[in-house]
Amino acid sequence: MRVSRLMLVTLRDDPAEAEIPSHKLLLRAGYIRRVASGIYAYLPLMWRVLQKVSRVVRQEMDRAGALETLLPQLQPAELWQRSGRWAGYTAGEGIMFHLEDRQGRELGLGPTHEEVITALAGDLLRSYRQLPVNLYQIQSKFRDEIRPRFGLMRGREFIMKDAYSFHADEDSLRQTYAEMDQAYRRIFARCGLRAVAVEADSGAIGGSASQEFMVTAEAGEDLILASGDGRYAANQERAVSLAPEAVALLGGVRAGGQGEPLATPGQSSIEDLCSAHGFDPTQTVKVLLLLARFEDGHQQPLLVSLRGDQQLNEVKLANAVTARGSAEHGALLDISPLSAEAAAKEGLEPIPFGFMGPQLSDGALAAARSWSPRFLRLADPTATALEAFVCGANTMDSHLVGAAWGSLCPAPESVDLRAAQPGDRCQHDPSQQLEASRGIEVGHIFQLGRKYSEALDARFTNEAGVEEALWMGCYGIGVSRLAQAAVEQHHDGNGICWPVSIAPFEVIVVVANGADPEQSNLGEHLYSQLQQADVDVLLDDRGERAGVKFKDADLIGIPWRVVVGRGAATGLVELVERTSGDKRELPASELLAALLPSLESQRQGLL
RNA sequence: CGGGAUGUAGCGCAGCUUGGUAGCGCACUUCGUUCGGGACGAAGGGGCCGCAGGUUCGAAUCCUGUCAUCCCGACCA
Repeated sequence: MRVSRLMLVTLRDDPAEAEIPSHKLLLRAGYIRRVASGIYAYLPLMWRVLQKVSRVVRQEMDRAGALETLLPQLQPAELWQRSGRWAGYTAGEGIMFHLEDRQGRELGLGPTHEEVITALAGDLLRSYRQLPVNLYQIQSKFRDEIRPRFGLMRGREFIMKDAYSFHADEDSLRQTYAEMDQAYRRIFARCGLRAVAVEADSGAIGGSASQEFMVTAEAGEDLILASGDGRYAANQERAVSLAPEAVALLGGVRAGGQGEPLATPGQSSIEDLCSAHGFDPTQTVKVLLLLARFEDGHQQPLLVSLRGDQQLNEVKLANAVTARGSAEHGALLDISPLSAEAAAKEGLEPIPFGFMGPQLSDGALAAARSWSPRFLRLADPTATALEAFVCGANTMDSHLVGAAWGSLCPAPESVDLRAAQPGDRCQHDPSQQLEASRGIEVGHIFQLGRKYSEALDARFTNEAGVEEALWMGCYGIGVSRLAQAAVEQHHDGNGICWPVSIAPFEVIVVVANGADPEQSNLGEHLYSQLQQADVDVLLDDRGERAGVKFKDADLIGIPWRVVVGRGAATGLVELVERTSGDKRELPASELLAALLPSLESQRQGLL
């Protein structure tokens, strides 16, 4: 391809709308243009990158025995109603774009394809003899993100590879899951990305085991907690750890476990309370009031007890609440802090915020108009493990010292609800500490189990002649996100440094002075020679000054640059590697011999 | 949705406080000189000043409303 014909428009200034390096560079270098918030046009250079990423993905999926397919993006609501996800994905903070057709039928624009594929599998897969099967597709997905961000990182329309596997039993699922794990590692390595696998929450997709693949980068939106020994890594949403030991409360249990009242005027935070009375935060129990909303309209007040020094992990809480409420009330729509205003609106007596204790009785909800009249009470094990603690007295400006579970109130159900923190000791080896780093989630694999197959009645006949639900796995890669993540990981002050395997072009031939026939002839010659050698080559034949062409070549990030300049008269050209900046001059006749071996190995990425 | 900010030429910005009909740099067009790291000179083209109301003789500027975009939180490949 000739640069003069490439519709290349590069910008000298960073567009104001971009924040992180990869987003700025993709805009500046003419790879993408924003069409609306979270919606981007992939310009020709970008499309080449995406095609290359897709090719790697295809090769590795095919190699793992998966079948490429293409499913509709426009999907009937009925399918999503059967899986129970329609309300959760469209109401509340739902992320599915949805619409009505002219007959008034409801449709959704696919944010993911479990429903469609499972319905198809139920139709087509009748016997264990057909299993296992793994189907994948690469196409645009639509999600009405609450806040699109960072260019392609979090768009409302983006390209994703999604795969779904079907199995006769759990062992087969585990095997494919492990194969996908390996395929994913190869895909990211081949794309030249340093990626780490971490334990993950299964989120809205559901299912049991799940693992995310994170491209490590400062701009990453996810916090990864990993042990120094490399044996444990998890998304903070999911991470577990050992909390610091609690400091024993001086005086222990008092008043038979009822606790002695202590005047604590205005001391509504753990910090104020502890500094005023010399308590350690680990000696306290703090109580959070929240309200969970369910699909069927059920509103469930939550009373969550945590040890004073700990933070709530909202993902863990949502999972716990779902496990306890969804069977009866449908999908959990959201959980929000229960505010004094909301309580007043509901007609409740004033709640002593800042001075609440776990013994707050359901009587506080007695006047509730639309809420459930009983709290769902949960506590983190670090709280329930305390022998004697300080907590709110449920009256303003007063706490109880030396309270104990059992006497004060029954210990609530104990569930892991605390957020693991950097510096925490690891569960697998207390001598190890969790370290934090940031990552961009580019892939996620799930063992779904039978959640969707049961909901959509996708059954097969097993070896014993009995019908049962299919076992399922699903496996996603954000193709467009991956491409931008690669820029985030590979750039410098001059622009992008694409890994060869996903670069839009591998080599750019820059004719320094196009007006010099010797230079332009040699440039043309090398260009066609490289084309014949199956190299993805770009010829900068523009009438620009050399400096402009060099700047553009660096900015758009072509891995190799061949400069045809003054040396052309004596048959010499310069070969420059983008990433290292290494230059060497060599006879044009030796260019291919010098370049092709490096190129060949670099096409393998980090394999 | 809550909190913060910004909308002026394709991109980056000034002008707004103190109303008088729009400017700078880059990019674009033409000519000349230059020609290996975003050249220089000259001459040009391009703007419902986000949109709608209002105040005023007169609004980019003041007021009201609205829309859009970006940043911080809830969502995820």
